Amino acid sequence: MPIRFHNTLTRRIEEFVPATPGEVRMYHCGPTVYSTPHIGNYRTFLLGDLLRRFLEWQGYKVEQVMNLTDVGHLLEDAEEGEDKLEAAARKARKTAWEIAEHYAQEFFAGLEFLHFLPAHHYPRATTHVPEMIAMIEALEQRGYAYKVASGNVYFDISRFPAYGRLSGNTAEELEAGARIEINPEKRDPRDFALWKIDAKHQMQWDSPWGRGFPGWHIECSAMSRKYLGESFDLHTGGEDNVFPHHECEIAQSEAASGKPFVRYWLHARHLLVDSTKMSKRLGNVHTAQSLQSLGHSGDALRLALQKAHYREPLNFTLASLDEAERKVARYRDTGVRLRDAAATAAATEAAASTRQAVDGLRARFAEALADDLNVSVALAVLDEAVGEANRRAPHGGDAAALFGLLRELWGVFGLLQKSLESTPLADADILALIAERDAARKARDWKRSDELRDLLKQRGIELLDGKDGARWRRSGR
RNA sequence: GGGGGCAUAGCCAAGUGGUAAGGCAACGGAUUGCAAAUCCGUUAUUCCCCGGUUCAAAUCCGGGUGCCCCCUCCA
Repeated sequence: MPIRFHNTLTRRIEEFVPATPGEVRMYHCGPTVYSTPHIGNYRTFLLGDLLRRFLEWQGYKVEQVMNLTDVGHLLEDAEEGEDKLEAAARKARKTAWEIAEHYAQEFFAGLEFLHFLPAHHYPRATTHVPEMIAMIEALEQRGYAYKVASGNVYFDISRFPAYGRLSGNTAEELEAGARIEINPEKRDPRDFALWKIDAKHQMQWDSPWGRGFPGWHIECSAMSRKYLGESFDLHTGGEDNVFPHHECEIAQSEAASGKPFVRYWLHARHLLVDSTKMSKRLGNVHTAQSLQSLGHSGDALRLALQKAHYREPLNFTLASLDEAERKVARYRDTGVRLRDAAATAAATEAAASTRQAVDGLRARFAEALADDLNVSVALAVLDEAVGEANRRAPHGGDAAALFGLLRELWGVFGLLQKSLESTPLADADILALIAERDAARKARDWKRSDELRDLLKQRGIELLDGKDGARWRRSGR
């Protein structure tokens, strides 16, 4: 089955063909660790996770890298000001290094909460300065870099005519915009910094151009080359990264290696919250931690952040998260029901009609995602599969087949990866209360039965009455 | 000011020329001691507005309105 992705480089949906058959190497622009990542960041990162899960499900061996930007970069093109990392450090009365470490840990906690598959590498800029220096030296040797009196080193755009290919920002268009402040030490306003000298900057390294720090763009070029090679298959990031960040990465990497850099560029649309962009002023900035402390589950947040196509606007609201919460609960209930129905009945082979239904659903789900990750259609197929499972109320082999399918499809979305592994064990006293209520119901003592149901509810246990006594689940999240 | 994208029911959202998927919510029904869960059914003559092309348009073209992204740190 051909897989197709929208490639920002060509602005077209193209068939995805990795350089090495069966293997995919991909790089994701990760967080700048100067504040707690918000759910918009995670939406973008989830694009990478979905790609990973989908491609692996399709049988590819995937090598995945996500960087952490832990060098501040506000000074990119300005001569004054303070970068965000250092500003955060000053506020917190900590060093930039401490700030970076703190927020890196928060970032990883968010990944865990959202059940990300760990990337194979999470390289940090501060531990790859030698690689960056080596790349800048290569650029210098090839005549793509120049040093000015201040000690700063810039990339020479005039030597790289393809600059602008990714973003469509041609020289003429950038000039028409006329919002680029002229930095007199640059030969061309579009030239960008490779190495900066600034005595005030906390993070400093020795280099052939003096003690200073690397430009923002060079880190991704240097680190992707180290872990994935000079050319690789997929590179993702937020839509804001298209220009200038990725444009500059292409220029540096291709100028340094003389080879094509990335085959397919995928960019995620920014998340909206309450129909507008997130801002501290509006108080609509949500983080994984803030939603977790409201009692929400990682599964529901994942679903809420993945339910729209990655290139379409997605509006996040707390109501949409509640909806996702109910949906996940439905999935979980169906999953537990199937699992138990498969386990309790004698092992049998699934009926032909079940196998046919399972294969058909799986194929349609795969086709949807192969079509540039059409998650809306894929989730519709998933809901159909859940409905099918509930309708058939299967046992034995049929239940096992449907359970296997659902686990597979949920797995591609990263849903219910942990909560189905083990039935949450109830404390003995809770089991006793449930047994007591079952006895009360049998005796038609509805008053006592309802009392016990309320009592259990207070303790977070929801009962699902059935013919053979009550099933139960942890309520809510 | 320049460039790019989006606009489909109360809400979310598929669908890029052939006569509107799916989900949530709501309502009706089955089931239930009552609920919950589950199942069945109902809910857009219409796709932001105006004009055009076509036998045929949510889908193509022109104009307008609104929102988002980039051009400046940003997922």
